[in-house]
Amino acid sequence: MLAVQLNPATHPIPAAPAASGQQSRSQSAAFPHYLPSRIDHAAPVAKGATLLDLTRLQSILCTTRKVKRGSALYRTHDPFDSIYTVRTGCFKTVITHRDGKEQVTGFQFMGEVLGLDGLCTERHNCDAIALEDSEVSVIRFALLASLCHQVSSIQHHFYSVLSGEIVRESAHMMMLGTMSAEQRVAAFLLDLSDRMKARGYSPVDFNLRMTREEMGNYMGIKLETVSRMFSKLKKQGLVDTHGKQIRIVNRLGLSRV
Amino acid sequence: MLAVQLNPATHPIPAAPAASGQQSRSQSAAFPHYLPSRIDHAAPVAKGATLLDLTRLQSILCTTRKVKRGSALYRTHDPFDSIYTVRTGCFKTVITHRDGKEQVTGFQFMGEVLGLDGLCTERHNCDAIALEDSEVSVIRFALLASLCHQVSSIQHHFYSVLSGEIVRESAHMMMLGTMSAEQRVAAFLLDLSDRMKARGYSPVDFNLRMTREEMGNYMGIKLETVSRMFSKLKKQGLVDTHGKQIRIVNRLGLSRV
DNA sequence: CGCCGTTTTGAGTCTAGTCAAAGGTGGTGG
DNA sequence: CCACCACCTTTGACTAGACTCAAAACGGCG
Repeated sequence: MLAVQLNPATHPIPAAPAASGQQSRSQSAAFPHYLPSRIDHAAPVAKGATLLDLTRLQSILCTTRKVKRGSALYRTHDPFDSIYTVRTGCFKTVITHRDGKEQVTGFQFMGEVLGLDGLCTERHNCDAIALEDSEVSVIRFALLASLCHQVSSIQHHFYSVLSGEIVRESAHMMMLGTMSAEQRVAAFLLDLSDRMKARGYSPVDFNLRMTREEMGNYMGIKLETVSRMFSKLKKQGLVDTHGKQIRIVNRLGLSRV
Repeated sequence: MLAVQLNPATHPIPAAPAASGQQSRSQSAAFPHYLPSRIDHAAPVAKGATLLDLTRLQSILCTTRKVKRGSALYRTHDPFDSIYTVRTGCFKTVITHRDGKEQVTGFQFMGEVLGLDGLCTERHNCDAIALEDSEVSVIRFALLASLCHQVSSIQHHFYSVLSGEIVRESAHMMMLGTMSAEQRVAAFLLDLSDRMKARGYSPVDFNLRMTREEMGNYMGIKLETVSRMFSKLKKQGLVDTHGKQIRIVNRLGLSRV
């Protein structure tokens, strides 16, 4: 399989989770295999990439950056010059209204992309905050753009990543616009489960990295309501929760809430 | 100013609204001037485009398509091969959940882009429905992609359009996630007003092309609530409404709701 | 062990939803 | 050109679901 292997000495690859094997579907050579895109149904765009192309890719992924829990990878209005993929840890993206109200627009886990919001104004349009001590690959946009120009498979993959972000946000709007609190929480857990599975973790047992308040903000409900809905789903035997530890007991039932 | 002039005989340009003059800010040569992008703060990316480049652009914009009120420009799962810009009329985009619930994710007016959701899966991810008899420019994606490859200013503009869509959806999530019904309606009207202004129409007087139900669905509230909030804003002297006819009486007051 | 931030649960309130009915509007066909 | 019909909009009365405020329980960390 075509996959970029960075030098493990200078770029230690995060320990692969035990249960692996099903994570090759969503990958292309446009991004390293341990940084899968969240677009699981992405078209196979990497067919044309050659080893030479991939060598170039390494050169733009050469820097990493650590971000401490609670601090920002970037903030609204920061000049845009790079996008990022999460290597370890996880992030939330938050936009802030004039009046101070905040909206969590997404959570990003290992392999997911951050910073695409900055492309259109040359400045970032949200804050990206680490939910735990994290590390990202820094991809300078100018370099990525020139690589895209040279390698059409990477170009297409990048279009795909941008479009995928649009589609994902649409799904989030569906949640915010049409679902009851119980449905939102169920849909949220199922989405997390899918994403855990996509990166080789158990889709049944996982633990949350965000607080009830952050989840609630993301889902457009209050933290107390999140807690109540967890209790309700527990009572119905659909999930099992222990604080931030989640076990999905009845996946089908959850999807029917 | 650099602007593509299609042959008016074969490509009649929609009658320009009376009040014009302030709409050049958001334009670049990447799209014709009468098809302004919705990214008002777009960086000036067209500097490098030459007349020769622009001739190529004409060639990909050569087809138009008419869509009757109520019918679809494309539907979910249709194969993706083109994006569209609205020449006349307007559209809504709708995503449909398994259980049949629908969410209006946006309204598109003259000059705005449709179809970017299809890039990531090679199939469209929403329905685009004409709210009135409309006409679009059809831009075959393969051609646009090759043009982007040849002209870096167009490439950058296209990135910008994609990213702008992401940012716009974030703002919509903010509305859905954090605002009261009254605030949603006020924000909706202000957004429409800005967009009317950006295409040279009066930002104060305009008429809506969508029903209360479509507005409500977009804003995540019920049609009766939309109506009540219109009445409330009217009573406060902030707007004046007559069915679909809207007049913004106190813009500042509206923005403070 | 004790503290602080987080989570859970309860009671009461309020916003927006639901159901229902009347009033408008615009489009079509006679 | 007018009348009718279908659809859209407004308003009211009542209800339900989520929010607010409050307090207690839990959990992790120094």
